[in-house]
Amino acid sequence: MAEIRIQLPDGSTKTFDRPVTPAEVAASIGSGLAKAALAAKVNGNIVDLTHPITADTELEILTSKSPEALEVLRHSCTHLMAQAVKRLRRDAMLEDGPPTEEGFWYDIKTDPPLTPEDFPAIEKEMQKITKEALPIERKVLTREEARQLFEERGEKYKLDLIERIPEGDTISAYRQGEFIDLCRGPHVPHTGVFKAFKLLGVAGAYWKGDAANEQLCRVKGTAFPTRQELDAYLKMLEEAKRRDHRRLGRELELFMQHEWAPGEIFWLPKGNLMYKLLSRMMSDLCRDEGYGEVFTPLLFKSDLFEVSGHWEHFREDMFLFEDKDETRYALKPMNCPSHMLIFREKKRSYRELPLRIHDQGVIHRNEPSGTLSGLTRVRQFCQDDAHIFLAQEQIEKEITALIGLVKRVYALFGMDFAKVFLSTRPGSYLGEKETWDQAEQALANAIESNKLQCTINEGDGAFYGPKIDFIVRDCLGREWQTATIQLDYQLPARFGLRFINRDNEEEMPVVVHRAIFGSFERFFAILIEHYGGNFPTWLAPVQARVLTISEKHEEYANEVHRLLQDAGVRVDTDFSAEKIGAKIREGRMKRITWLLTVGEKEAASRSVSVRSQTEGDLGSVPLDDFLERISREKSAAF
RNA sequence: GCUGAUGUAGCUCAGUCGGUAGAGCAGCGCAUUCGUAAUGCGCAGGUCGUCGGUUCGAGUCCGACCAUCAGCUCCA
Repeated sequence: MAEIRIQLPDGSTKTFDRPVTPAEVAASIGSGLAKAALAAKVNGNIVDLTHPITADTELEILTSKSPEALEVLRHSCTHLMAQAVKRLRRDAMLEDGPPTEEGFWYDIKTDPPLTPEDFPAIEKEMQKITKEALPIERKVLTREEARQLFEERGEKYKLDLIERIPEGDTISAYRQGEFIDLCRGPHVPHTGVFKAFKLLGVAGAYWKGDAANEQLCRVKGTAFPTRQELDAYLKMLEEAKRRDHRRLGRELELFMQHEWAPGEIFWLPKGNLMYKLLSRMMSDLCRDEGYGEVFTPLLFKSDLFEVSGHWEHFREDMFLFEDKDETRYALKPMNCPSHMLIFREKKRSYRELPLRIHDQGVIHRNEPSGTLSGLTRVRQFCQDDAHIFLAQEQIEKEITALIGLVKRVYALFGMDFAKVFLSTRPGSYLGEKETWDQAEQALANAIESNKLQCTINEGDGAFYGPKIDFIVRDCLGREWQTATIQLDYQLPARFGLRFINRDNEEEMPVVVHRAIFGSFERFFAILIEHYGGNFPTWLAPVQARVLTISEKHEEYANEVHRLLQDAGVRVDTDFSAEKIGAKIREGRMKRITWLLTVGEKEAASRSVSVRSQTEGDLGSVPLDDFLERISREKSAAF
């Protein structure tokens, strides 16, 4: 028999004179590794430790340190949970249970549905199974065997899954003790490897994701290699809850909502001030980048949307009205149709291109009631929306500059891009294949020249054009989809847009839809949670507060207040009869950026005792020095 | 929109078996004039989400509706 050569990640090679498994290879390297091993990577594929190796391969033993193993661990943990549920609920039928980025879930049919009150019992049973350290074994089945097995076990959802496995694919099942699950795998070697898991919630989920089907019980949980990592994750969840923009929005009096205006926001003075700052900042930025800002109607006759295609595709999501004479009107759900009319208003020359139109107009979308949530999903909002009209050959240069702009804006808020997606031509599309290819290449080049890591979502583009989506990561590591850049060949065609090119011929422009913040409302929510309410000085609604030790110091405190106000600082005072500790506490809880205590010492030395929301107590600082610092910081963004 | 849960003072929440509603914080008043996360005392504050039903009697039981929350579907 020929030798099997196994190449390891460190470049070394091991040879065996017989077929081996990754577990055996790990054991031959060291008992520590053998014990830590959870799965293996063979020629780039993640497999079980019992996967037979019969030919020369590259092999990497995966321990809990690798992200791939974490996914395997969580996938196995979902089985662990399912086994526990089946022990406790005899009627439980399993549907599907994959790992996710944060943990795992399993869709289970059981009556009555599981509730969080069931969690302690389930977790206890999971612990018990962990102690049993049941070996996890893979078995390859024929379709008929699989059918028979799950038929016997009464798993009707599994039978449906079996039918949906494409012809020719391997069908496998995993067994641990009495529990058997249809599964592709791979899995950890035995149930004793779980050290840290927790069930986090339960929710309804439609069978096969179709609202017409019955609902299953989706039990969500998470698992980590160590207790410490789980605790850190749970702590992050707690922190996220503390930073929830709905809670901070109320506590800091930024905005409110009312049941008589579901999905709409009342911006209170402090929140409105911040909203206007963001809006003005974006207006200024766009002006500097060559955009003209417009303000366009909110209410249109339905004719506009019949031309744009919204009437046909999105009428359900629009607010519609009928005038006395039965003319149909709709509140605009997007700004682009208005901008098409602006472009078409006069004869356009290639010399005007790229023609950039910026619009922060109010738009309305009649979102389903169950989807509304705080500032992140609303029915009335504004976007930092813009449309750029350009010639096909101008795409790359324009998009390159645009991506640079997006990067600059997010850097200002200390946010990085977690992911960038380029979505390409879908199955059914509008326009010519060659035009699409060119456009996609132009977008890819633009991403390349901005040195961004990008994932290609093949076929995920809109039917009207390819797009780039940006996912940012906030300081808690959570990801948000924000900026988007979309090419559109559809609207220019529908509106019959033309410009006169260099050869004095009519040519159709391409339209770029782009938003950097996305919606101001949603971006505001992200900012609140990113900063946890501790906004940078330039954005904070109240930048400073002057606190007195006693009423003896009010005169000097008033002078400090006036000087700050004259310097353009948003400042207020707390001259109440409370003790200084109480005033500090109040200021801290209201997230006032700078708390300035003045008493005997300060009045005598023309200084202020400075407490920064983010840096803590900085002690006494000469008044002029503080004025200089805050004057610098209050305009950092502009 | 669908499933489930929730809705009691400005906020966070208690309210048992159906018998006229309670705390802490916030607010207001008085006293205190104090050195970096809560000074003390007092007062006031309620259509128990809305509408209807059962009952001698409903915050409590039943129904419908509204809103919110967790998901699902959706997010042009």
